[in-house]
Amino acid sequence: MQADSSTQASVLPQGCTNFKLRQLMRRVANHYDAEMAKCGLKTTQYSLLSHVLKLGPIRPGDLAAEMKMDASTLTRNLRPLVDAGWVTLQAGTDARSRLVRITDAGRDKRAEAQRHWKAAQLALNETLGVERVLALHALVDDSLDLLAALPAQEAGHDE
Amino acid sequence: MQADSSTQASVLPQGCTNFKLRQLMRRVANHYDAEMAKCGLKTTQYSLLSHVLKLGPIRPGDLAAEMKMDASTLTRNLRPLVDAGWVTLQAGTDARSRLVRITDAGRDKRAEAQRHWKAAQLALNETLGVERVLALHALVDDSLDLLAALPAQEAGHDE
DNA sequence: ACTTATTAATTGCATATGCAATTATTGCAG
DNA sequence: CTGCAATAATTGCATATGCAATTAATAAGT
Repeated sequence: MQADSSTQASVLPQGCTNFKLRQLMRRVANHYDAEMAKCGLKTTQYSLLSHVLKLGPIRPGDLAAEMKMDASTLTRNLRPLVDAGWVTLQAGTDARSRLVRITDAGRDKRAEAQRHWKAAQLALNETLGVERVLALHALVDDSLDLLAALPAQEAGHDE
Repeated sequence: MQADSSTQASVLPQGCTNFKLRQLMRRVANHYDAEMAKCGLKTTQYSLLSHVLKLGPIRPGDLAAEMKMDASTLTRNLRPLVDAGWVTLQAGTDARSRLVRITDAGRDKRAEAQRHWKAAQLALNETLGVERVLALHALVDDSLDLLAALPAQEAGHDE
């Protein structure tokens, strides 16, 4: 059923979606990071390591696309993991490409970190309630799908 | 191989809430930033400027608390705005305190930026659908409230 | 083959983020 | 008054983020 215009007008979103998401992201990141710090990893690094494990060996550009982040961000985020010996950057088929691959030490570290991640996730489920977390995941996933449909949001300046 | 993925596995959250939120935050920030760039502001700067307008004159620490960010982050994020002449940092009642205040130029800039913000917000409402945006806002607000209830997430888990 | 366009990764620049340590100041106890 | 704790803001350090420009190499076009 469609909401009529009068109903819709009284329920327009208040506040900035971007700001709200940023606030929640900060709080949630703090929550995870407090737990992950016990094994010396940022949660972002755990995510990256996990994706390399799951998708690797993979080219940096493809990994960035999978994780929906800029390629230059990925390049830099990989550095600490490479320095720690958890992943390697080897030559790809192509002389301009590379292949990101997890090392044995990386697998071990990831397994250790996964326990902390799980503790953080379960604590979050507890705090927010499983249903709220499920609803949030669904909304985030749906929103990402809808935003992906846009080619390049505002790109269109020809002069 | 799938021993028993039955029972309640289907209603447990899959994936990492932190990673999902981060992905969405990036995409949404890109969307707003593409529009805000037309007036030379990052969306984060618009949020900050808006909060200074609404809450100022205010002490940096109090502003950071209101915006739920670290005080040191606030200090640094203010710098570009101060340099641009949109806000001032004046002495507070206390010699160790300061007061953040918006300038006339800041008001003008904020008014200009608000138009771009609104365009971005409306475009997002359109892309995601107003109901989805409303649901997302409600979920974010509720989650923030629940997370605020925790004094210091992992600070005392030896109960 | 030579030129040009395209692709892949990276670097330069600016900002965002937070913890730990620091500086400066105020408040309090002795 | 003196010394110590508490408070407010900031700086040091490390990471996260993306756009624009750059470097390098391959592909495409003539």
